[in-house]
Amino acid sequence: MVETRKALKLLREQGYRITTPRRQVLGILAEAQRPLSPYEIQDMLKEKGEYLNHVTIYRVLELLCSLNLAHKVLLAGGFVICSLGESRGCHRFVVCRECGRLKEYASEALCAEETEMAEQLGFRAEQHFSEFSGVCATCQK
Amino acid sequence: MVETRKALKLLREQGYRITTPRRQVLGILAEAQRPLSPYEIQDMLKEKGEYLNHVTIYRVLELLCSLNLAHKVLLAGGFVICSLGESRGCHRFVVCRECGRLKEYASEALCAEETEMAEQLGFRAEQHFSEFSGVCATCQK
DNA sequence: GTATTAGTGCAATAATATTGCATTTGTACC
DNA sequence: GGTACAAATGCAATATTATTGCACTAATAC
Repeated sequence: MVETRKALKLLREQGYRITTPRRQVLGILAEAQRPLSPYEIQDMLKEKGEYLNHVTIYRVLELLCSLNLAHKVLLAGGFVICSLGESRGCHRFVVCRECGRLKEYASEALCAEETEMAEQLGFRAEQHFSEFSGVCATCQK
Repeated sequence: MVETRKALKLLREQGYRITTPRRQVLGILAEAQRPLSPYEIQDMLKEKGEYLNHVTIYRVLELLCSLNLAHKVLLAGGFVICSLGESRGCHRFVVCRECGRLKEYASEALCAEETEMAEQLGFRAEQHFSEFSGVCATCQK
């Protein structure tokens, strides 16, 4: 998972402003060990005595996803922060069915194979991701 | 993509009833060349002069997904019918960003690699899927 | 054909997402 | 540090998507 600082740096480099809401959302996502929905993010901020309109949260998440700094996880119905290394548009996750915790991993080999497959099917490849549902080590006990 | 008949057969084998709504939803999904949301399915049925309550559609889709006969595509926000061959819980799609059309493909190699990766991370593997966003041959022109 | 119960429809409600516009705030520049 | 400008946020309204409990219907086994 990426450091908030690095994400903010990337925002600036892309010409986006560093605003309080963006700091807050990144902060919450960075703390969480699991995918969070926009309203969950709002709730977690409330616990800290902070407030953000949900519309703002949606817009921040949209921006972060477009920059590959965050990703929406289908299996979990929430958003996670992504590691900068994979910011080229390739994200791979294993999600625990029980507790929702997830791990991101990378694989050049898988990425290359999938891209080749897409091209064979006539597609000009852009982004891809993979999700794996299972039960994590902790929950197996 | 799977034939409706085969899907119905599998339903029966699993002890589920063959009902009109299930036939209808499977029929619509089989016709469509792209992912459909529950309400889109409802609209397409209306065009045929048929009616299904959206709750029913949600429940049918939930069942189909649990049996790996359908899958929810994150990139497209809709459901597609899946080929029976991959009914073990491994689904791979390429989705066109422009027109929404998608292709399902299979790869034993990718499947094995991903499973191994999940196990290395301490997960007992269950289901997985991969989505690839790109631009299809038709839309590239 | 009839009984049983899975499955559906309905109504109400909850949760999630989007839009336009007024207001605020971050940044560049002085 | 102050100011101008545009980007970003908040608000209100609304749209879309999803869920629940319960009464009713219809698929299957016999």
